[in-house]
Amino acid sequence: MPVQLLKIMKEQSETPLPSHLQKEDLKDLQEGSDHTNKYIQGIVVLSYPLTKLGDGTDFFKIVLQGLDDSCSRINSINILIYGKMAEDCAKVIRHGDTFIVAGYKVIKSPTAREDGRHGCHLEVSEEDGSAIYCLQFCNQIYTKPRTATASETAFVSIAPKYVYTPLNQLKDGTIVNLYGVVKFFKPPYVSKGTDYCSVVTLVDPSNVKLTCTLFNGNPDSLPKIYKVGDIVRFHRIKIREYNGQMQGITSGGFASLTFDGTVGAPVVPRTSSKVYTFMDEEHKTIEELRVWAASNISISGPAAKLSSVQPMLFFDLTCQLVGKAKVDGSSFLLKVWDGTKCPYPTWRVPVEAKDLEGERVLLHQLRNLMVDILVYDNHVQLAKSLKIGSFLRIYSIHAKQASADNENVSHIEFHLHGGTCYGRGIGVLPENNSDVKELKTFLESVDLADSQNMESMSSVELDGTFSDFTDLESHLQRCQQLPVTVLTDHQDLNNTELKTIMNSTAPQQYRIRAKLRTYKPQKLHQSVKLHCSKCNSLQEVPDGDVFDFILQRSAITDPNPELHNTSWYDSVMWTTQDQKQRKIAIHFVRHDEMLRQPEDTLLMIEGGTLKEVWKLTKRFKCVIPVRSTEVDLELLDLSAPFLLQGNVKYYGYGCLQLF
DNA sequence: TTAGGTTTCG
Repeated sequence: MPVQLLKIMKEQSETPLPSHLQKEDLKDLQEGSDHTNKYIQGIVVLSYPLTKLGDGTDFFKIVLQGLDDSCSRINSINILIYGKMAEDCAKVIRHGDTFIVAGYKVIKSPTAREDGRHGCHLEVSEEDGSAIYCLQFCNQIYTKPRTATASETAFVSIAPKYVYTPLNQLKDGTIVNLYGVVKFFKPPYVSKGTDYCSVVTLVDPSNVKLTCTLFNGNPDSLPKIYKVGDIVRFHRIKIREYNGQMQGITSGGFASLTFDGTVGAPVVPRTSSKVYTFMDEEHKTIEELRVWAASNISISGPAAKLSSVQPMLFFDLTCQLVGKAKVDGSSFLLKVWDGTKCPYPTWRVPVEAKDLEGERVLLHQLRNLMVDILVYDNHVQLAKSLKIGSFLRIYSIHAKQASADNENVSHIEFHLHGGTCYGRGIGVLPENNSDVKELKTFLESVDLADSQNMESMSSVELDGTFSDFTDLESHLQRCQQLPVTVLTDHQDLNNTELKTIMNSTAPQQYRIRAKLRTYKPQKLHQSVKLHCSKCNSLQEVPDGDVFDFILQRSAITDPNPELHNTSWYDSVMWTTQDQKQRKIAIHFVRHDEMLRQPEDTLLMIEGGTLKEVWKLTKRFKCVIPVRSTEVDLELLDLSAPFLLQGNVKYYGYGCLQLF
């Protein structure tokens, strides 16, 4: 039932319209101007019978007379209503009603000359997100309320009555309305097609996750999500199955509202929709989702202040843009500050002074608080368009530890790498955003004289504290010792006992909490296997003991002196002084018939132990373990490395069946 | 159409 009778008010003539709408006068109405958040009000003076267009669409036309100046010639206008709305309006609207419409298209009227009405007409439909409000005396309403008297007025909304589908009841091929809490998002970015794209993953109390891929030519029309935990309302999102899971995708008429997910924060929708319905019921839904999210979603993202940046990690930064500069075709520089000081020396990206945009005085004043962020590839286009002074949230900045060739001091570099993994991107925050308000207050409180005094402190850091790697290195070690009990993902899943999982059918998703008893591979090198491409068999990479055993087994055969000193290698052989009287031969391979320096020399060894082979790899470029046959030197068992170069071992595994 | 979450390697 799309028509809602919202309120019946005694002797009320004011219409309870959404507060963001502003009245537009007929005399100011023209094609091409911005009608977002505007409404037209008038009295219905004429209506035509409901008809069907050639394609079967319902069509209803009314004539509205403006209230502002009844003498004006252009004080009446044609309203063309299409589709379901036409049908609904035809049922409800009567002459003399006060009619309000928002979310309309303004089109040049082809009949203006004949009918003498406004030079434009309005087109209204559900697909365009239009809404109609109608104020009428109760005795005119086709469904007469039981308690109504002639002196009462009713406010009728001819907006669709929206039904919202829980995420666990979505079906392939449907177009639905839904609410969700943002669990993950990629801020709008330039896609490889013609549109901006934003990817949003939602969860709701049904504990089902939905990833939505949203496209629009105008990034402003995509949901204004600023952080995980925000709540969204999507209208007319298309559901499809992709890789065995439901997926949301924009369809014609897609519209969204976004709300701060904080319990107790004002319920103010963020949207660029021309008009939207948002009543008490929706208000309640937001409050309920906030409470659910507070105990079911982890919203502690990787947000950070520059003062708490951790080397080698990724973080989200809320900051103000102070300067920007082109660097090269694939990267662009942003100079930002958040009022705090990064405790490590940070890099400065060299740019030509003429390429640097920003207020020179401010750039100079903030030089000790500002950091350089280099953004790459797909982020360059958006970065170029940013306005100096705007407030940004830059998602997933990489705090990279590095040191330049000519310095022994380690510093931190900030990169926004290419791609959109992990929501990497740049979002512009509006001035009324609560985090921006807080940041502004903080920035105003920063004493720039103090920060300029930090110049001396900065050089102390460069010359002293961080002059060797010790402090930074030990800090890095601490960073790497993150406790394994921190689980930032899959908070929407409850823990399930292992025995329940063992008794369930696959595939399903679970989250477990369990004690680790054993794990494989026990050693890191076991995660790599030797593979025989002929028979596809796999074998462990031999560890030192196995290699030693292979060497010992090959040493049973003594080196064959007939194979020594050929045209391409010089040989030496000796016998060990121990009881085993082991014979060792080393063949130094010539290069251009010359022997080279040890560090450039390739040698082959027969009869050596593991320890001896290791020693030789330290001194010589390459070592090849071999053994003698009657006619030639040959490689050992191919599961052993055939070539050792420093710490690198080369394997040429072929399975034993080949021998 | 585009992307379809799961960090670059500059």
